[in-house]
Amino acid sequence: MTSHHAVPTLDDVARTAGVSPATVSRSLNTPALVSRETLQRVKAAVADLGYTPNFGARFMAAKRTMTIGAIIPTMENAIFAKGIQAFQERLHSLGYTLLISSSSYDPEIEAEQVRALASRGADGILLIGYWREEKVYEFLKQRNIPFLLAWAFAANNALPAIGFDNRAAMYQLCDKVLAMGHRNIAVISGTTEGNDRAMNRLKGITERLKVEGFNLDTVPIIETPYDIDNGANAFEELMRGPERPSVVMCGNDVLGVGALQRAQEMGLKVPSEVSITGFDGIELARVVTPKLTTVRVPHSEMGHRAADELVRMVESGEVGRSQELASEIVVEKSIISLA
Amino acid sequence: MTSHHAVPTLDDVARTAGVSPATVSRSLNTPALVSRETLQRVKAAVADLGYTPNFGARFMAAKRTMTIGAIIPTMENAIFAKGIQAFQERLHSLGYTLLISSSSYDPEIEAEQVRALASRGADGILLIGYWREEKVYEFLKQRNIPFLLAWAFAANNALPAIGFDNRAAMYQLCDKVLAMGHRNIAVISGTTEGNDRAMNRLKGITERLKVEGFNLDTVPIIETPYDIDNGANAFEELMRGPERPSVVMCGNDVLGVGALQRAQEMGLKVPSEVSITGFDGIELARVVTPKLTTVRVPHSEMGHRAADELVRMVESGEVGRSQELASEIVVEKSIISLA
DNA sequence: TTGTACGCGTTATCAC
DNA sequence: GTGATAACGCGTACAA
Repeated sequence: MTSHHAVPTLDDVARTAGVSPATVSRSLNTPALVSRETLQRVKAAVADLGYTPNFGARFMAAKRTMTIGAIIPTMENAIFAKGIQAFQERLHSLGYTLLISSSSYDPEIEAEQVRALASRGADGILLIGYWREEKVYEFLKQRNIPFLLAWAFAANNALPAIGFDNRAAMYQLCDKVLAMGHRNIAVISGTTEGNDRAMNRLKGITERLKVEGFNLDTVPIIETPYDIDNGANAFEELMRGPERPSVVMCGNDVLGVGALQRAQEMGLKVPSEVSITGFDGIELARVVTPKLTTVRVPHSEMGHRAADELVRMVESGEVGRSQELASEIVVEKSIISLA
Repeated sequence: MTSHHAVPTLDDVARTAGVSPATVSRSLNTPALVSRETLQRVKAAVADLGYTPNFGARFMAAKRTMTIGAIIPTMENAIFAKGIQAFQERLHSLGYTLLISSSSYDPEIEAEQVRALASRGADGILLIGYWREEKVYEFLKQRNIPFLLAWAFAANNALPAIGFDNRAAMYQLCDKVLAMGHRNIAVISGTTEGNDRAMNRLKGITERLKVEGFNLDTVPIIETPYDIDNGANAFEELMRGPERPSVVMCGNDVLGVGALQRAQEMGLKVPSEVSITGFDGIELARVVTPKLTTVRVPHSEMGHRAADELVRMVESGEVGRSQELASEIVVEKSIISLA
């Protein structure tokens, strides 16, 4: 006995309010153009019937949905959580609804989801980082859908982005590590394929080491997906290598925390026997013992600014303006000075 | 010079493929009814034009979107991350797109987002826990939108839910704590207002203590939103109280980790001077030192099952079947036995 | 197996 | 300030 309470439409509202559909539409979208009295009647009818606009129809007629889409690589670790939460909150206060999906770091899925969001009428889309197949960008441009990149910033790239310079930040951290006297450096990087953030962080290290005169072939580097256990396993592998590093630099805090954990399991003292660094400055890095030396990224700030800018692009039709945010080296007890 | 490459429509595809729009539609939705040869031509045209179906139009014509919505209280901490990731992955393999939004634990925002998802044609909706205004449930039922609750399970509630019994799980953990000889117990609970999970976890403790003959008025209980710093502050407040607890039971791992952190900052040894417990079994609980004693919840399992069940509801039109999942007490070094 | 024609719910243009 | 009416792009009877 499925009672099919029909979904109330704008026409139903018009009927019960005793006005035309057009007036209902105006009451909802441009209330200023409607008399106070009719507005009241319409509102009452809307509440009475529990009417909700059909966005499919609205999208077809008006080409706007007040919806912003975001595609993030993963929800599984907290890397993007804080920034996206801030993004969402700001969008909400601007009257937009955020719809999120996650791609599991799979470019195919990401491309699919871009089309899914476009099909559903997203007024604008937030993407993470620069690297993706050119066809995705072409699609977005052809569809005239404003998009903004976040979590990365490259001065030489024209695409609108709000983020930080992953390479430069890691370069500075490496600088610090060298200044503290470390010369035996190993690296656990996130998977660089298809991930410009991971690639640039790795580059930050290798470029700095090259400047220092290192032979990069002798620097142990392990690449592995961002995951605590992967960080742990990579760390163990590095420590079993021919020459023990004095410091293990990790591509992010998740890997760093994994390394730290395995160090403790192996009975290695951090930092006296081995130092460990991370990247991102998420909570995880603060709650472990010792706290992880890392690069703190202004996640909330980035989320807020991205929301403001993307909405500006959507509403003005103007091209996006990139913004570079500063990151900050945070030295904690997970590293020791050998100098 | 905004070049308005028009968005290709089904009619365009039909034209370039030299067939009727109906045939294109069939090629996309029921390819079995189309000859191999025309199918080829249509596919070529689709690829050629970069055609993407307009979901607004599809929704209007067919009342289905292959979209599932989920509303979670927050993305900011990792409580829901693993489960939602699993939910998303399973949905993807079932051919559905997941759209997520977060309510910041605000019932008004949640209600708004339910309507937003409904307006956008979500075929089904996942919600967290039982408690929300009745009007939300009425809306969902009136609209005939299948919905499923997760992260909670109550045998006496008819609403379809896939989750675990928060009260019973915490009751058991409290059991364990008592068995280990603790009699001086303090509690840091999440905000219980509007949150049945938090309320039931707290209940699990108080009910068990009552059975043990405790006078509940003498049990220190602090309620605070889930946040590491809140956990830390509440812990400090409890330890400055008249009678120092031998154990602080926390409403989730986030609070527990905060408590642990503050304990270390205060120079209190865990567990020799004070024991701490959490709830959820997220990564956070595993990476701190000592590891947090907690209740491990089968997040991924829950996500997978929720996806399967919700899709079943959507596709069959049948009523949802609830499933209770088992949780597991995990005793780690953050608690000491006084017995 | 394929094509024709209608309707889905909304906004926008044009009258009034 | 308000009311007709024509799109918008698609799925699906129905007809061929």
